[in-house]
Amino acid sequence: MTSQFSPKSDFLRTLMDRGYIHQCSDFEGLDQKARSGMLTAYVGYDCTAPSLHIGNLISGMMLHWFQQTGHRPITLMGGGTTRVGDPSGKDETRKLLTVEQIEDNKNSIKGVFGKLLNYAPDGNGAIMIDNAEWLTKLNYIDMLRDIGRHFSINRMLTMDSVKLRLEREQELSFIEFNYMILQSYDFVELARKHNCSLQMGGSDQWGNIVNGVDLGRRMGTHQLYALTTPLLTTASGAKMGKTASGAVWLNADMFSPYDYWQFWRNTEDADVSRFLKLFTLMPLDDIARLSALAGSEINEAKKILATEATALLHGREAAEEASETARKTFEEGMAAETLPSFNLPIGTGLLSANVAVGFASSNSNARQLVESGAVRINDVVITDTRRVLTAEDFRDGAIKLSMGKKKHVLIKV
RNA sequence: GGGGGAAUGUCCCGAGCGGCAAAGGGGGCGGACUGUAAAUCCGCUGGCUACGCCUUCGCAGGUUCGAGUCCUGCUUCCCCCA
Repeated sequence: MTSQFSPKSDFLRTLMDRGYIHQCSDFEGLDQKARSGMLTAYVGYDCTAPSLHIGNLISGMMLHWFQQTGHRPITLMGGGTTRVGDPSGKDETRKLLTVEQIEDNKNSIKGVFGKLLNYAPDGNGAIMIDNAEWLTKLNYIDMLRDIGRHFSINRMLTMDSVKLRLEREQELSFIEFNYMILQSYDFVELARKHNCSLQMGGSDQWGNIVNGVDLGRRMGTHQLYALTTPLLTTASGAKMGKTASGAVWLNADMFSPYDYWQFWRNTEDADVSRFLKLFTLMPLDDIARLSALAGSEINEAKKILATEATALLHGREAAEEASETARKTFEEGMAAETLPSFNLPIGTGLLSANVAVGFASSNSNARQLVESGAVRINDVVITDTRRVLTAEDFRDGAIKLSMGKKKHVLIKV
């Protein structure tokens, strides 16, 4: 869709080459503006969970490249908008979070941006802002008169986020209906206060972002631009980021660096090249070389993808450690010291041990898995559901407990 | 305000003559084959102190030896009329 356009600015060229671009409100205009000096752009982040997940990582990476190419990124925390709730892409009204929960989430989320962006106080240092700053101060009547009059209900009803709910005959409450108005206003506010002229986000945010561009024009700001990334899916078409145990979180305490490394290691062949461009900082030449690997050799590229992506988020050291742990575990078949470990007393039943380390959701579930030959103690398949962990099972002070081929933990006393 | 429909396994969709732990998908997990990939095939997918026991079909009662299934009331959602 953008094949005709070849950008001249470093910013857009980088983004396009690396596959970040889905839609833009005005390629030529934005390209020109990006060449004429330092731009300011923002991405908004909901505070609905205590951590962002990999779905949010693409836009974070866009901000990273934005800053690398000489511009100033703003990370906008949705402390205000989360109190309202974005209906985009959701089938049902989500429970409203309390203000305290939102604050907690916000503080818990903030940390990851330090890994992607430089918040130095001068030059093109990134800025973090919370839209609660201005949204909570809006007065209803004033808001209706100043902002609300620029919105046409007719048009709002045609927006995907609204239309889908109506077509499916699912409830869309008035509060959610207002979400896009608030997000639009954020853009205007940032344009005025911080000279921001670009909002980026996932393709599901296109409607909300374009509304902001529109509102800016009506309220007399400088020209605003919208830029979105493609939705993150695997080559097989599945939405990415969900595993059995939940989402792939970016916070280390919710999804360990080792698991994160494994997540990338298990990428489908067809996705390797794309993900290297999107989720690592490797030069495109190197990526091209790795992408040329075929057959089982592409596993080398996957390891690099895993290590680089993990290093970006959790640091080089944690990434190397995860890589080494995986190498020992999978290639040498030994129990690496650094596998996730749990403390359980000798005499613990095999079934409850599996539940305790998170391999199974219940004893019944554990029983079924054991019976199907999925569970191993020190690499020996155990099918006896009455098996108990004994002192003889310990090798160098730990038991290696495995579930399937990929999940391994150490049990210590 | 009147009339008609709907709610099923706490991931989702969805069957269900009064004997039902409840068909069938999707998803997920496990096994086989591989390369920690994809595709394909097979198994599992309510809980437990487990050849048995317990708790499930919007909620609360009732009929019955026995109710997801029949009756009554309630809640929520949808459609039509006003």
